[in-house]
This record gives sequence, structure tokens and C-alpha cells, in this order.
Amino acid sequence: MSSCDLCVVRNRAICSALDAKELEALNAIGRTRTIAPGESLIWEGEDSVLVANVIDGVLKLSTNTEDGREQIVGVVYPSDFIGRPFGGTTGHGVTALTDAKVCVFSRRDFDAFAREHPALEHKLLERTLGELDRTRRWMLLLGRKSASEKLASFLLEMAERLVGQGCSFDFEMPNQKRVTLPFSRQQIADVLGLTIETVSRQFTRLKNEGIIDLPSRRDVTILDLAALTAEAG
Amino acid sequence: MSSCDLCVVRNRAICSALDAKELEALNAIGRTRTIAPGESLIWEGEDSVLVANVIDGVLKLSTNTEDGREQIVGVVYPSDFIGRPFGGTTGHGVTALTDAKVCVFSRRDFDAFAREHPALEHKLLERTLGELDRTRRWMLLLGRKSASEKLASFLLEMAERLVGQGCSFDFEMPNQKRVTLPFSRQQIADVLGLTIETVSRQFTRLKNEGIIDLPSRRDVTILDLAALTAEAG
DNA sequence: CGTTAAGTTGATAGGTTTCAACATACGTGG
DNA sequence: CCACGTATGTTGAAACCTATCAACTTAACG
Repeated sequence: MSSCDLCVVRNRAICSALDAKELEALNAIGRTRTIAPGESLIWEGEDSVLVANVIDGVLKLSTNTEDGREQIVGVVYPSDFIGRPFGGTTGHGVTALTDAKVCVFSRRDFDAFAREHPALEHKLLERTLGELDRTRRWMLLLGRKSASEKLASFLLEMAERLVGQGCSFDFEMPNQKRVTLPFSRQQIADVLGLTIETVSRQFTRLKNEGIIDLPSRRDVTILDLAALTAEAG
Repeated sequence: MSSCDLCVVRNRAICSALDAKELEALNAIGRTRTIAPGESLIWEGEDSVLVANVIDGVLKLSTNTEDGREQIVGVVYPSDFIGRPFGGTTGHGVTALTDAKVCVFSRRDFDAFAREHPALEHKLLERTLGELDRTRRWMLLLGRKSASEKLASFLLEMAERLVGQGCSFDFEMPNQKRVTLPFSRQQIADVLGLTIETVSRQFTRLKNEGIIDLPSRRDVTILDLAALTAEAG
């Protein structure tokens, strides 16, 4: 029995394109790996040597300027695909934000396997097109939104993406959502293109206005979803 | 003889994955269309009804906030692919910046054709992965770079992408490149997440420092490539 | 040649960053 | 289990960069 049968993302990751026999072949060239928070799987600028599926946890994709400024260019969750198949160098590092488990393949092996399995490539294409859509939407935020709009948009996206990921709890209260963020304040700043101080100020402002509550540093309760949506611009 | 045989992007667009017979079948479901500057092919928010290949010209992909701020999220050139295959709604409008010629397909027809031709889907996947890389690199610019760094980066990218596109001329001078921009000042501002005034000021500053020359509003000559690269951060 | 759109320049205001001090949470070892 | 030291986050004041508003200039087109 291939270990994929037990995989929790079996039906959501690109692997869902494969039947049992194909899956066994894919499993043969992959291996699972755990990553601790802060640990990197891929470094910016190195040529693409491996790709992976996220099984559990949250990871960031980030680039840096020469003088050390950082921009998080993507965040990946369970069932998402990591890495750059089909040549080229990796434009961004991949680092775990939480304890994470990934299913790793050598890029060469994966490339060869993918080219022989069009259904897998199709899943990967759909996933990549979706990721491109999401990334472009984020550009509007980075280029045109104010700090308050940025944080509100961020919290709304978090509330949406973390539901059912084990990182959030839905209270029975209508319009109330409690989310445990997988990000530090600095990381939120790096996602939004702001400084940590500005992020902090916006958090306390939203709290003072009764739109959110902050039970702890990593937890946010959305008290007034409509107001938060209005803030998002 | 299929009209694709005469197509100038035949060997660069995703069509290059197809043999003569397949190409004829693809040609049967597509048609060419010309677009005037400022005219749109796709509107933001509508569900995806068509896709296309760019044959000639330059087009922008853009999104707007409710209150009218615009962000250009991508720029496409000859041989690039436009649109969102495999369902979903279009997250951004597509508008011609110059006179443009495109090869248009109904999305439904294209989807069906693509699913039967894995080689075509593979080309599309490679193109989409490349576009995602480019888009993520642009996020660093939007989120973390200053106005001067933004404009310098923009000019360098233009110098690179417009070479051999009929929009630029290489003088024999080493390190000197003359580029005819397909953008107005406002459009440059919308690419960089700035205002038109800030863009204008940065242009004149670079000119006063002898790094570039501005023969006309649409033309830029890069006089000192090294200095411009340094400005780009 | 006049009209209009596009771009430039200047003065001012505003938002975000920067620098600094302080507060709070976290982990480790006594 | 508490104390301490460190990392993380918050708050304040000032500086800086970019946006805004307004006037002016230049180029494009009939």
C-alpha cells in the first residue's frame, strides 16, 4: 500500500489527478519531510532542485532586496504546490511559518513524471492559474491601498483561508470569527509592504473602534465583519 | 493552408506545441481581431468567455478599486497568452496600449481543445509559471521599493522586454539604449503604484543626473546603464 | 493657429517610516 | 515554579517621502 492512501491532502492536492497505480509510481520518487518554523526548504536564487506538496502547516514565499528589505510574495497551505517545475531558478525562498510537513520530489524526477501524466500537468496548470489570479489581486493591495485598507484586506483573507485548516474556530456568533494567525507582526508587515510599527498601530486602531478584538498576539476575533469589509476598500 | 502558417508568433506562442494538422484544427476555432489603443478585449469581473494569443502590439492587464484607483497587474507582448482558461471569472481587464492584433478563441472551445492536446497545455503551463515568477518579482517592487527605485526598475525591464519587439532601437553606443515606451505617464504610474506627478519628477531627476535622456515624451535613452541599475536597488 | 490633452513644476498637506523608549509575552535555568 | 533575560510587540515624536492641489508648459491635432 502506498503511503499516499493515508495522505490527508490526497484528494485536494494535484495528486488527485492520479489513479492508485500512478500514485504509487509518484510515491516512489517522493519522500515526506518535516520542517520547523523558520526553517527554509528552498532559497531565493538557487536553481530549482526540488518541488513539493504541502501536507500540513503554512509556509511563506519571500524575496529580499540586496539591502535586506523583505517582501512575502505568497503563502501556501495544505494541498498547495511548492517550487518551480521545468527549469529556471527559484525567484523566492520558501520558509515554514508553522511546523510543516511536505512531500518532496527532486525537480528532475517530477518533471519527467509530469510530462508523462497530462492529467497531473492539468491539475498543476489549474492551480498555477489560480495562484496567478490571487497574486495579481494582491498587487492592487500593494500598489494602491492605504495601511488601514491593507490590514483589513489581510484579515479578511486570513478569515477566509484559515477556515477549516485547523487554525481558526467558528463561534456560533453570527459575523464573529476567531482566527489564529500563522504570522508574527513583522511577517504581516512583510506581506503588506509596511513596517511593523504601522501594522501594530492599525491593529490597535481597529481594536479601539470595536471592529476586532485581540485576545492574544496571534489571535484575532472579527467582531464587525461589515465594518472590516468597508475598511478593506 | 491554415492562416497560422503566416503567423509571426507561430514559433513563439503556445501554438508551437502543435503540428500542422493540429494547428489547422486550432485555427478553425479561432479568429484574428484588431484592437485600437484604449479599447478593451476583456473586462474585470465578467466571467471568462474568451482567451487569446497576442500577435502584435502591447496590452495591459489592470484592476481597479471601487473608488477608481487603478493598478496595472501585467503587460503582455506578442506571443503572450491572454485570458483565464478553465473557468472562473476574470480578475482583471485587458486593454490595448498600442494598435494590437490578437488571435481570439471562445474559452469553451479552447478549453476542450487544450484538454485533448497535452503538449499545448504543457506550453501554457510553462508560460503561466513564468508569468507567475515575473508577477511575484513585481510584488517586491510594489511593496518595498521607493519611487526612484521603482522607475529605474521599470526602465530596465522595458529596455529588456522591448528589444527586438519593434519598439526599441539599439544604437551602436555601448551601454546606450533607446526605448519607445508603449505607456503614457499615467500608465507608468499605474504600473508602479505611484501618481503621475511623482513619476514625472523622477523622470526629470534621472535626466538632470545624466542617467537618461528624454528625446520625446514616449522615448527614453539610457545613457548610463550602470547608474540606472544602481538606482533600481 | 487655436483648442485640448498630456506632462511638468511648485507649494503644501498627509500618511508612513524612522528612531527611540517602553511594555508584554516567552523560554530557560536556577 | 518563579526569576530573569530576551524576543516580540506597542506607543510616541519627529522626519521624510509621496500625494494632493494648483498653475503652468508642451505637444498633438484638427
